[in-house]
Amino acid sequence: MRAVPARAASAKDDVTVKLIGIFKKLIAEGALLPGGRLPAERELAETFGVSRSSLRQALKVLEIMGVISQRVGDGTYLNSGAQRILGEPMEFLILLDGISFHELMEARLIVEPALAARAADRASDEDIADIRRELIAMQTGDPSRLTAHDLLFHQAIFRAAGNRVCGQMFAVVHRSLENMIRLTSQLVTPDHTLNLHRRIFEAIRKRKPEDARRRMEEHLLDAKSLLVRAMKDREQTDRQTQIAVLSKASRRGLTARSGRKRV
Amino acid sequence: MRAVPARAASAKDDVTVKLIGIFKKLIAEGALLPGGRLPAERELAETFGVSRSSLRQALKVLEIMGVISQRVGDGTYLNSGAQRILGEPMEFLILLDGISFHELMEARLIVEPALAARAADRASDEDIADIRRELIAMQTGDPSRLTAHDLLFHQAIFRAAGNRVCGQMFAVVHRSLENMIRLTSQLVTPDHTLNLHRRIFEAIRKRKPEDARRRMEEHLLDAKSLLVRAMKDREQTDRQTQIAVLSKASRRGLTARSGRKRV
DNA sequence: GCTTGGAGAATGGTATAACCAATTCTTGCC
DNA sequence: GGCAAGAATTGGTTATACCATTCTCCAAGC
Repeated sequence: MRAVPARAASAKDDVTVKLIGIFKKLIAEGALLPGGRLPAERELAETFGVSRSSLRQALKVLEIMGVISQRVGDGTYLNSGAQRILGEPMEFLILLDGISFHELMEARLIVEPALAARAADRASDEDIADIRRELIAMQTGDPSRLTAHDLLFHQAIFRAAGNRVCGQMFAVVHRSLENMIRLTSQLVTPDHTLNLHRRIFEAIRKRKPEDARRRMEEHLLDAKSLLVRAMKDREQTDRQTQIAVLSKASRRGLTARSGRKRV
Repeated sequence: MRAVPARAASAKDDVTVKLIGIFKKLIAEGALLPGGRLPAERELAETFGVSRSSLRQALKVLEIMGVISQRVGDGTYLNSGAQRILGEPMEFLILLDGISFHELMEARLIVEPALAARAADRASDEDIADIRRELIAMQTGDPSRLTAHDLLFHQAIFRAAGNRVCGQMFAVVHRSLENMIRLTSQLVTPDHTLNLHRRIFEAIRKRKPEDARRRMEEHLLDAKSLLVRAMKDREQTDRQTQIAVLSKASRRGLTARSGRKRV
């Protein structure tokens, strides 16, 4: 056996990781400003002393996360806001941890009442106008966009609560639940949901935090039970097996029971 | 002018995005099981009809997000749990949106009292034992690991609240705040924090949700004001400018005021 | 002077080939 | 049976070439 290298191999030397770290530092230091344009890939690669392929791996990670945007023939730009930065990761989190819609609704039940109370405490007049706007849109707008406005109503409350961290997080949770929530709208009249929303809104408008918390809790508990009923109705979900080309590979090596497992 | 291609160019045709979508489907369908081993890169590339470089871009994204792990000479494996899946994205979110420690503490203030109340409602005996363990570790353990156990105490409460979504999210928030929280421990005696923790624990143990909520709020408000004091004390943070090689590039083209801006 | 083409440059997207280092598997010797 | 050397496999990295899109810029035409 050859002599074991002395250096600890625990810390990964991955070039991609290093590059991402560099970009992180650049952003933190303000060398890279939102909306700003990065040098060309070929130039960046030379600057960092890596190949273009390696650099592209790092850039791709940043693009998928929503940190940058790349356009052919144009260039690479640092995104101003982090709109959908938690989107992809959250979807994989749901997949990998096998998180059910039930648990997602639970998360809403934990957080959103608290956010509603917060909103009642410190919503500006403008915030309240925003919330009212979504309420009215649900009432008079296109019925097909009812679920969309439902969620926008909730997100307006998040903004009123004045915390972008929570806002970002639950915008993602909402998106993951959107399709399921749409199912529930067939079980009740639009007025049903609307009334519950109105009660939340009134509590916020009247600056009654504890009321807002209770109303929100009430609304989400109702939505949750509706969701359970809706899911029971359709029992089996439609399994898509579009990628036929992969069935072979999956039988061979894609499952857990393949050889060469880690000891 | 040449004839404009008829196909809408709005939907991105990015191969990497497609590949990630494929992997997502494979995981969703169960063709890929946690802990399972994926085929070799060269084989996957051939299966999907893409180059190895393109495939590697997709795999790298998944690896950074924590979905898979790659080991040289061994292979690529699907991770069982999504431990740190929101870590990187959250850090970029904080950077890009310019989220301050203040806002992070606000987020904790919104969510953690609600989680504490939840924990008081439904913690198992085992959960309570876990929380107690962290409390004792703070009391008798290594003083240098006091902050670590402080945060572990909070995360034990998250687990007791029984929601992995919230748990994942705020484990990340905690990590982002860890260094700053450590600063505050110099301003008070260990007993100070310990007592506040004990009161939260007792409320949970005695199954008093509203008490737990209040105690947690009390603790976080205290921590927040300590944090403000600590920050005032050191005023200027040490700016690290490690990547000297980049200062040139940043002066040239990395800032927002470069040419070729989007119209 | 202003608009309008069009050529050429720049840029991101992809594919191919080659080599390296780490790990695992296989083989054959003792 | 155990073990060590070599072969095969696998991810990590680099280099190069080509494509399609977009932008820049200058000259021709009005």
